[in-house]
Amino acid sequence: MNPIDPVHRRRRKEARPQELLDAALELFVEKGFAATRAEEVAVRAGVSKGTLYLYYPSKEELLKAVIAHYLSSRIAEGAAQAANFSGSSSDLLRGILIDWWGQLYDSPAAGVFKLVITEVRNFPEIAGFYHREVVERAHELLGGVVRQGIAQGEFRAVDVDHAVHSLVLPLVMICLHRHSLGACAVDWHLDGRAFIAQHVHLVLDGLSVRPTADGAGPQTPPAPVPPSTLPR
Amino acid sequence: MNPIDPVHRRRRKEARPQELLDAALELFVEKGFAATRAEEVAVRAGVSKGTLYLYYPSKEELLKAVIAHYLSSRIAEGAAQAANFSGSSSDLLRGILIDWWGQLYDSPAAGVFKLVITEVRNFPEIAGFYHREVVERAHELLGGVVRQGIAQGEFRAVDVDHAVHSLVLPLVMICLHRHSLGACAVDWHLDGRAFIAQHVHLVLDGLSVRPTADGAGPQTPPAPVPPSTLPR
Amino acid sequence: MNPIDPVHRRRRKEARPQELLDAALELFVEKGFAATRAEEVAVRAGVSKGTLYLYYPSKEELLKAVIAHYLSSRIAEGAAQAANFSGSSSDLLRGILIDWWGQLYDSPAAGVFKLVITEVRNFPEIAGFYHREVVERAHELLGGVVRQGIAQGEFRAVDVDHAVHSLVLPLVMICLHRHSLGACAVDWHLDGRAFIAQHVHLVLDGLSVRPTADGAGPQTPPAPVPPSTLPR
Amino acid sequence: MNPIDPVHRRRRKEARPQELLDAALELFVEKGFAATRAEEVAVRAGVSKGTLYLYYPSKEELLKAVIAHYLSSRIAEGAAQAANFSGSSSDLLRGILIDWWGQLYDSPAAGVFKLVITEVRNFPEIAGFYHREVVERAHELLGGVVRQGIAQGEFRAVDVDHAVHSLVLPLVMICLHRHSLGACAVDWHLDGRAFIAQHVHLVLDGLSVRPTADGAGPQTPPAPVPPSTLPR
DNA sequence: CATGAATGAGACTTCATTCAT
DNA sequence: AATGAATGAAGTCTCATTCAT
Repeated sequence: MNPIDPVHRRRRKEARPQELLDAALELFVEKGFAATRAEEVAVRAGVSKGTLYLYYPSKEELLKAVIAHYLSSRIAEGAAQAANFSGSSSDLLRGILIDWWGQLYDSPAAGVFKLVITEVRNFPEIAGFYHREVVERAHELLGGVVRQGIAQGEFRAVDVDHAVHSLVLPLVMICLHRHSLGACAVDWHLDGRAFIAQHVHLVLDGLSVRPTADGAGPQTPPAPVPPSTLPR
Repeated sequence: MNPIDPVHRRRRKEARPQELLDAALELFVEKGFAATRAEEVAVRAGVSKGTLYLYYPSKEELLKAVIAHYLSSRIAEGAAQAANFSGSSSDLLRGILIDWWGQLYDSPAAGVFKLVITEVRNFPEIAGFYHREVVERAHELLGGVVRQGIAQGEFRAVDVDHAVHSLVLPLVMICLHRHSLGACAVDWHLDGRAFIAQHVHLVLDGLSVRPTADGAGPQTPPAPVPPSTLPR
Repeated sequence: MNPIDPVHRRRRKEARPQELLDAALELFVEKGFAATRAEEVAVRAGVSKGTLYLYYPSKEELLKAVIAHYLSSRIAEGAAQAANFSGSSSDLLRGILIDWWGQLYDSPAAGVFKLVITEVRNFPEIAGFYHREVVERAHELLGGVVRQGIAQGEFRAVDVDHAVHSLVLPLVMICLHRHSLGACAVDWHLDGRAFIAQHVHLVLDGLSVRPTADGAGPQTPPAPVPPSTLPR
Repeated sequence: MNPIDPVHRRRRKEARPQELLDAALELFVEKGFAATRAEEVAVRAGVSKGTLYLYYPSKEELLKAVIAHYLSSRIAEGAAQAANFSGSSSDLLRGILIDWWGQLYDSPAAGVFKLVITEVRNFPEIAGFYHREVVERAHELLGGVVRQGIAQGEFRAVDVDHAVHSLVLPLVMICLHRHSLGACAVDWHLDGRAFIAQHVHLVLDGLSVRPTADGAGPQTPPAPVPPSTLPR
């Protein structure tokens, strides 16, 4: 913190961009891009206003870097996880969505959804980037798994696009919630991970060829999700 | 526009607040609160900067008025519609969610969701207001119908809160989408009303005691929703 | 007060200019010219903003009218009082300064001094007007009396200008005080009339040929001034 | 002025607050607080609008800083001067009032009196500050000297508060005058220092036990004050 | 005459960005 | 590389003045 501590300065030099991105993400998600001052970002990253501009030429470029960075890194992780996975399509989807998305939900990167939703109309480049890098890639990844499941007789022959959206949209919503209303001191909160699990199970059950042989409907959450923790 | 147009001055007097709210809603949803200039709102409402401040004491108060106005009016309509309805719980929910929410989705008021998500952390009052006036009231209304459906043997004995969220969250998401990515010129669009219909049918099917006698699973979209129009 | 009361409107029509001047004086003295809004003046006078402009073409003209009105009327009264007076020069000065200035001190017109002091540099016309109408006329009036007193052997042959200033400046100061610090809630106050009396007696004593036969110096306050009420 | 003048930027860093205070004092005294634009102050201090706000958070805080600064520094000087003084009470008072007040009168700080008179009702804090820091301290200082003079048989047993006011009020008035009417191009001017000297001698003469043995009254100005330079 | 809705110039203040150190 | 003083464009809000009713 000491501004004239040479060790501090040197030691963190390579970490600066990441620290700035972290600080910017937090603040942009919390207050919005326009309402966040460049100096706030710098201070939260532990540097001075001028230093921010050594790394990013403008506040707007910082925003784009934030979005690009957090989306890309997460997408890459997801793809890697998917590539390494073996098992049924159900298991794969469960793995990807519950594990990977669960981690995403708990990580600061979840805020990027809010950022994109919020700023996409002010910065059209973001729309293209997000669509190309996230929407399409994620859709291809998940759509491929669903398609495979159908081909292998594991899932019913539903519309693949529908299925993907039914799986994914509520998960996005839950991320948004965490960083908007969910971050406010309202006496009501939503257990996101429980909801994710319950939701994915529900939809996968519905997709599967045999809506559970034991007669239980697809709505039965297969697991110990405490009901009262779910969103009201 | 003409400053010496007599008709303009007086005839619009009572309409001013509504015109300003409309203009403000559009712009706040499109660009965000902080990135919208007060004068833009005034100009879009067809008045001068000063006139805006005749009706709302500050930009922030205008924001709160926008949220309060559009939420309250929509909630009131929903409650009225629910009160006048007769039929099974399924029909009632379908009525409320497909008709009422469908209208909401197509109306500018749908943008309020984006506004709340976006601004709630900067204006804590909004959190309380939204939670009290919207979340709780809507939840009570829908929860009551679901509970009644269970009591009358129409629905399975699921967790009421879960059911309500499964019904509602994706609908909120679709409204958000319309005013963020959906408003951008990406080559890809989402037919919101079709999604609403399909989603509600899906969940209601899942809730119903007999998941359709003909053997089709609850996931079967009940109708001719053109697959390719759904979000990818 | 009722804006549609015809009696009220008619009855006060001729009184309007005076009411507006009264209101303007109060507010200009209290808050200063620049910090007083035209509408405040109108409201305090019981009329609407537009009406003010029916009587005075601008805020600045209103200021000049206020100063001209209150100064002129007071000067006229003073001159009249002086003209009607008979007695020694001492009695005449005592009469003018203690009676007339005492009344001035207690009247709202005393505020004009603050107004002139405050605004004279922003409105050079006021300087000329004040100097011509007030400084010169008052100086002539009082200087004449002093000169007469000297001619008649009542006063010592002092410098007339000095004498007039020694008499008058502290009285102006006391008027200023009443409308600035004296109007604030400080636990300390100054009995203006007592000070006026003591001050005039002191100076007249000093001016008179025989500084009191009993050997007491001219500084002896002539009597019933309660010491502790004087300014600290 | 030159934005790329390196000397300008750093060399003046510590001088900025003082330069801003000087500029603000001049302008506030000349035009009044409300009629002075923040940018005018900045420009007169040789900086830009934004720089003003680097040093003072608002125009109002700048006003308070101006008053506090000039009053405090003068009061401190006065107290120091008094402490170092030796001689009779008369000499001490003459020293303080003629020397110190004479300097004050000729310095920009004299304008603070106008500022306080003018703005005290709009900013109640100023009333308390001025009363506490100036009125009370000055009164204690001067009152102490007078009281000592009485105790040592130098002065007659007059009311101490009266005496102090008789000494001081006209001096304040003369400072006010210099920055209001006296600054206008009226063909008439007042030699303030001469007036101060004459006034102080007059009152001290009056206070002294022996009103001059030679029979001349205390009104005789002991010195060569040119009569025609006094205020008319 | 009186009203008060409307206007828009202008004031205060903020903040992204620059650049000498 | 890092700092932070300085800038000035731009945004929020005020208010003197106008004018249709």
